[in-house]
Amino acid sequence: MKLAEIAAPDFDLEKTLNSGQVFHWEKIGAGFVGTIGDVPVQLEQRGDRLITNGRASLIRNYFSLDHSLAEICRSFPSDEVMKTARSFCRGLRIIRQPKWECLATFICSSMKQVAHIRQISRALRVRFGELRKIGNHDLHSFPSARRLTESSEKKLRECALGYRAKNLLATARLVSANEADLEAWSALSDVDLRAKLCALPGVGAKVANCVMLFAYERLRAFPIDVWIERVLKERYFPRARKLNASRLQRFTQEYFGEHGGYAQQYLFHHARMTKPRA
DNA sequence: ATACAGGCTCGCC
DNA sequence: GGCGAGCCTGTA
Repeated sequence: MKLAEIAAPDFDLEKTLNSGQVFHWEKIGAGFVGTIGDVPVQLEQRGDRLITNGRASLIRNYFSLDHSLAEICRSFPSDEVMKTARSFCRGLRIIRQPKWECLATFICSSMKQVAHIRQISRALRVRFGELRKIGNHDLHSFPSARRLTESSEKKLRECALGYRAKNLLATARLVSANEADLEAWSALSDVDLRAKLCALPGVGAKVANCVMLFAYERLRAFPIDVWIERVLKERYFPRARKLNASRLQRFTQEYFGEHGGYAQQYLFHHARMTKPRA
């Protein structure tokens, strides 16, 4: 296999892959293997270079190596919480995931810990995806929406999806029938895109914001999960009485600004890494 | 063991 | 139009 080097300054591969935005990369030796779309890829970071079998353009695009982290970080509010998270997360990038794969994975993520989301993602890939070898290592692409429509709720439940199986199947049908045209939705405004996503079975505000951020490059989108909610309440509203979801959401949009999604990811990753659950 | 997870939906008020 | 309960299942 032919390997090449790609310059990747201001990038931390491991942080990026372990920050809860993507769930299928496996650590092998000093590097990682996984698929980008249908392409099997191996990656190893050495300083500010990536050693990979993948095409440079594919890798650069997937990992958003064109994002200017310096500029993004400059746009963050300069409070203490944010500063700490920012220095902790140096090199962490929001990646550009395939839309269907991202949407399907986050439909499966509700009420699940990261370890379990990884397990579900893997079960779906192994059972319904296509085999892609890298060396002697088996990888599996994420199954297309059409492929899942040929499945059944029962088979999906065998992948440990529980009640999420019905939602995933229903959304797969809409996408497969082109009633939900994920690619065409790229042209929509944030507000319209969010509305379209939220109309899909199994998609609410949190999942919609994740998909907007991780697959549509809407860097303003600010998903609020239990971790982030805890951080916001403890650090920004220590004495608030009633603080409902919509008020909190409104605050994040105004306060964190045009790269709020990055700010969210940094706050989230920092919180998870420094305060593992007892 | 048993509470609880990176939520969504529906029924209730 | 806000609030609470139920939903599946593995993990800590």
